Amino acid sequence: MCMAKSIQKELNRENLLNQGVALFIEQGYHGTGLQEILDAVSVPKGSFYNYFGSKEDFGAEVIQHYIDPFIVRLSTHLSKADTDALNAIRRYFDELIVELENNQFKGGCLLGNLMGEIGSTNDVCQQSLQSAIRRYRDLLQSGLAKAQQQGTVRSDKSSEAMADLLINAWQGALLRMQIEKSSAPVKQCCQDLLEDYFKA
Amino acid sequence: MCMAKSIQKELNRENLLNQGVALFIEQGYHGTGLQEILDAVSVPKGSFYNYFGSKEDFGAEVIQHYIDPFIVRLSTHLSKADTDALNAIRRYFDELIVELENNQFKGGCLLGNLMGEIGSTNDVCQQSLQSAIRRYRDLLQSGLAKAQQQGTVRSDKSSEAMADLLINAWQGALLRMQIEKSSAPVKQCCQDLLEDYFKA
DNA sequence: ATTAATAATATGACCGGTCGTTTATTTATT
DNA sequence: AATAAATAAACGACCGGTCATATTATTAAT
Repeated sequence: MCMAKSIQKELNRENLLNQGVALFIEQGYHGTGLQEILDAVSVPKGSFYNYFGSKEDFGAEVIQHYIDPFIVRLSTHLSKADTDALNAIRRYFDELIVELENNQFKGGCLLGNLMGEIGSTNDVCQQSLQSAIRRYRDLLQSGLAKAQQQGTVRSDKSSEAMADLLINAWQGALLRMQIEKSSAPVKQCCQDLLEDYFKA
Repeated sequence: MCMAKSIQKELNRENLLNQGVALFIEQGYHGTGLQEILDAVSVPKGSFYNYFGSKEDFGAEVIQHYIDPFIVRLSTHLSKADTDALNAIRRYFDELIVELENNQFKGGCLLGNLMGEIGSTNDVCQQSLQSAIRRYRDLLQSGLAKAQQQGTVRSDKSSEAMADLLINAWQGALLRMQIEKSSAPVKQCCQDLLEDYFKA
């Protein structure tokens, strides 16, 4: 039984994190109660603290759990041999836009939403947000640097500055998308930067 | 006495809105209780609903109350006769950056924070955010159009698209500012767009 | 001008519900 | 039998919102 139990425990943890991602994105950190998360994955309330130290700690883990797949996906696109780096970045964002449309523009990006809601007040989550953003930004920057070497992206601007601008404009566009219930802002964002400003 | 009373009432309303702006910026919508706002301006709990229909309605008014001064300020800069429109926009954002630094990067922009937190879930506030953003965007767009006529900003891109990009990148940079506790992101944002991408 | 009756407003106590967290007890493992 | 893990119940605090009462303003009658 001990084997099956510890597998179940890991499964519960994973379910809690997944549900935390989904609910925090749509309803925010303070707008989502632990009860709601626990109910959704059928874990008793008293058990929560067997998995996580506090809601704060849980939030910090949810943030990392959220960004991981994005890093994997962008990384995968960049390491594909059949296209250049700029095209990989283009395709990555195009994929995201399709998913946002399928989601009917609800929620946007967990990092952006939480940076605004608790970025200034919750130290634990702030640290987690900082590291998540940095990991993501560094990867995007390396992709842009590769594109510079390939000659598809201008080289008179640093890849760091362009990565930051792309991330920031993308985040802002996601916010606009939520209140305008349209993918126009995110599409325009990619168009302006990837098809014009960054072009060599 | 009737005169003094109604003046006091307007004053209370104004104080509540001001305090709402301050607390919603720093702690978010769900992170701020009505009690906290009421205590700060010494208005009894029961009186809140003499001023506003609900927390939702209050939030929607806070949003408009927040953006108004920004519109006035940008408008003032743009109508100054001593400089061109691009310079007016530059100076406007430079002023904002100074204030953000004085605030030690806490809070950022109420519109950005609330779009992420409740933009998808609270219809009343979503409407208010939509109109606030539009008012602000239209003004910025008219400023950029003026700069195009003056020949300081490129004309092969529409002023609408540039206004959106500037607002979105600025919002994203404000989010980054909050977690990195630095004005570097917002400075870089203005530098990249106003001093390079938008240049004629 | 003063008073009495009426309407409007202001407010503190309180509502049911939910928050994140703790703890005493039960259940399972060694 | 001893130890560890899981959990239901309960904790105090706070949430947004309501309501009976108290206070104040307005009107009408004297």
